[in-house]
Amino acid sequence: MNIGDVAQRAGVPAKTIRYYEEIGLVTPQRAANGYRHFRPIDLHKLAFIGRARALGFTIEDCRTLLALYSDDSRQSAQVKAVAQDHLRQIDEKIAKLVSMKETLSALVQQCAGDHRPDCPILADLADPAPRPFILP
Amino acid sequence: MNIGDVAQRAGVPAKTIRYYEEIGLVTPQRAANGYRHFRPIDLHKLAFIGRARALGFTIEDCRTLLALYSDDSRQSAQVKAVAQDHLRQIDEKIAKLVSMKETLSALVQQCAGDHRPDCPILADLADPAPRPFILP
DNA sequence: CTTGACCTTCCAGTTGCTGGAAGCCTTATG
DNA sequence: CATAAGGCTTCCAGCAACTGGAAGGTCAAG
Repeated sequence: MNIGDVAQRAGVPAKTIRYYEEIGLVTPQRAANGYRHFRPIDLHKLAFIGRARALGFTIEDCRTLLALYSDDSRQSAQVKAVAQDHLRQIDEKIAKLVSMKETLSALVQQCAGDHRPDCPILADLADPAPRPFILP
Repeated sequence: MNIGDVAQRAGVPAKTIRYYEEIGLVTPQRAANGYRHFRPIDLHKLAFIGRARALGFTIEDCRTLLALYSDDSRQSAQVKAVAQDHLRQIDEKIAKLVSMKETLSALVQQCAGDHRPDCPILADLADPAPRPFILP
């Protein structure tokens, strides 16, 4: 298979696949004409990476996961550790975003959004109101 | 004030302030010795930027917000529009992360996390189970 | 006078692609 | 058989928003 086919089937852009080869994530063979030649196993690997990326794993995580996948002597605890670590980072990101959202939507609600210049959003950025005290 | 002071008071790293100058976000004066000289207004601006960044606004958003802030003929609707747009993007990010989190935590729960190699996380990445049908 | 804390500039690297240019290769059509 | 369209190749540049580090000037204290 050529790169276009694989891209379509794995759901990963051709450009991205070339990049993955560049960083050594995949190593397709080459045809006589210089085209990359992908075997089914390469397609499988790319689909694996695509799904891992869709779950937010970093490229380095993907490398680790692929290594574990092809390691017969792996322990599922190793995989779980990677996933749990990632899960923790997702939670952190969500918490941060939710906190932003709360602050921002409170400000947006207070803003008249009309033709007048007075704006609590700008006022808060310029000189923030003390945040309500939140117990830990 | 020198950059160290401003950095401390505005809560923005000195390195970042230099970067902000480079991209024209702030324009401190210069002392005879070549040191950047920050006036109170510069500090205020940096604190403004710092808070906007903490709310997740992009640098370009910051530029826009600063322009609106110093525009007497602004309409609060303009500010509100920027904020609402940003809020929408935050919501999108949260939704994406929550979706990842759901999938991933389901997998993590199914993983024994012991010394054996069998792992539903890897199994799913290699060959995903059909996702449960979710009504819109 | 020296030491140490600041400050300066410049360069490079981060993450994960993405776009574009210039130029082969292949296949279908006139 | 010529050509045009589409696919493939490489290489270079750029995005966002910093961050780290090297090499060197400046300043205040002891």
